[in-house]
Amino acid sequence: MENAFEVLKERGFIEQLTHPEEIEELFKNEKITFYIGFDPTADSLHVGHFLTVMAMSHMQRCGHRPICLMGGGTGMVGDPTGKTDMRKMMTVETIDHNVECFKKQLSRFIDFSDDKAIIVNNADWLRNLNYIEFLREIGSSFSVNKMLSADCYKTRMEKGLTFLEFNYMIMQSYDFLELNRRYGCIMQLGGNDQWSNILGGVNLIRVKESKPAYGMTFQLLTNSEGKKMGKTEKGAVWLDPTKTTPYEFYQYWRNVGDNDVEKCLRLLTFLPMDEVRRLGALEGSEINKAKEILAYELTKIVHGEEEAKKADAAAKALFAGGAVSGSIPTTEITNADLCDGIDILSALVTTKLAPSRSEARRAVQQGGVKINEEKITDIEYKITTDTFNDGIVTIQKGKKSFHRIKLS
RNA sequence: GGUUGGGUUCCCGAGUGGCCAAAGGGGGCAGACUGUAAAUCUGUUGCGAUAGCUUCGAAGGUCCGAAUCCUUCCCCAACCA
Repeated sequence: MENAFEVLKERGFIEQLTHPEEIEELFKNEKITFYIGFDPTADSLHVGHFLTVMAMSHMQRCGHRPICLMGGGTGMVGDPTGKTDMRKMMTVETIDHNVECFKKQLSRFIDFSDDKAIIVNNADWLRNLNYIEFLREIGSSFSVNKMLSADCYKTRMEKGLTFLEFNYMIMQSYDFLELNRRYGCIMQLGGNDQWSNILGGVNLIRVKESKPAYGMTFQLLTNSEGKKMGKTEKGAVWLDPTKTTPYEFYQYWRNVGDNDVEKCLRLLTFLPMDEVRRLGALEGSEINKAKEILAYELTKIVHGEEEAKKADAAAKALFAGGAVSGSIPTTEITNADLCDGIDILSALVTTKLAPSRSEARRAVQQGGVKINEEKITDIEYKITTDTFNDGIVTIQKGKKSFHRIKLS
């Protein structure tokens, strides 16, 4: 079995280690229990989470035992790291709902059978903490002076930080201690933005238990310009197919910048490194092949082989100008809806290609809309029965957004 | 609790009675060029078919007319306590 440390290192996951030599030694000799925390801030995981899930999966494949920690308790507080504003407080119901969604998604990527991985919720120990006891046992081990100098609070020192959020670091540190006591968890992994929070936990265990504990952080998924990836104008790229369709998901990766292809292949797929390097070295328009593979592989991991094939086929058909097939978004309408025809602006809005009639009009007037491959610049244009070919009309806005209307 | 400075459209930020749906930048969208890339250039960017309607923390008020003036309230930051 491969050495997880080597795998993660070669694929470029690792950013910081609390104890480099000790950790390297540890991975050579032992199978460990480690954890990654997920705060349930939404009802689906997104690409940022996925990166850490991949790391977790690599670790598991190498024989280590992951703990997925659901932040049902920490979510009540909210991590201020990297946030410029305090985030909205979530209700308990929302948090618990989100935790359930996370659990379902995680089981796609992590093998929970036979205790090979466990999933726990820190609500179990955080929500009923006794304030005074907690302060005396845990609070006494933290220095406010030190905490204030932590990087994660820096932006908030200018913009304001509530006491609620200030406690987040302590909550997370306490989680690690709790997991150490309950499950013998000795390492915490996380995105690099979690560094200070992780350090807090490592130190706490070392102080309270006089036992070794380690932390490791991963590179954040940023593009070559240093901006976070996995974000679109509509928000995050979600793993939930109803929030980001497999086709959209595929397209996101098909369109990554040239300079980011190799990084994405390394971090987000299981392709062997030889292959990754070969694909990453492609130049000019050749690199499109690498992007196709990236999009396909990643969609396959997240949505399954069938969806990946559909998305792939749809993309090729649309962009090669061939027959329309596959899984591009489709809206069904009935003959009755059609009766006098649908004007083009309504069509753009109902298919969500445009958010409002005003924007739809602009798009048409600027020559950005095609119906059945034909450019339409008349905002009065109507889709009628004659527009349909075999019961289907394809609307295109811009170069990359397609939608079909199907007559049923 | 006190003092000071603030809350403007997706974000940053100008605007201190009419010329303001609100400068400028970022971002977004569309077009050209391309490789479904990047960079660049052009157009566009509250809703609405026009009329018009809604927007400048909230609610009231003054005025022919308010993002701009007044009152109350809410929120934020810095300093003081």
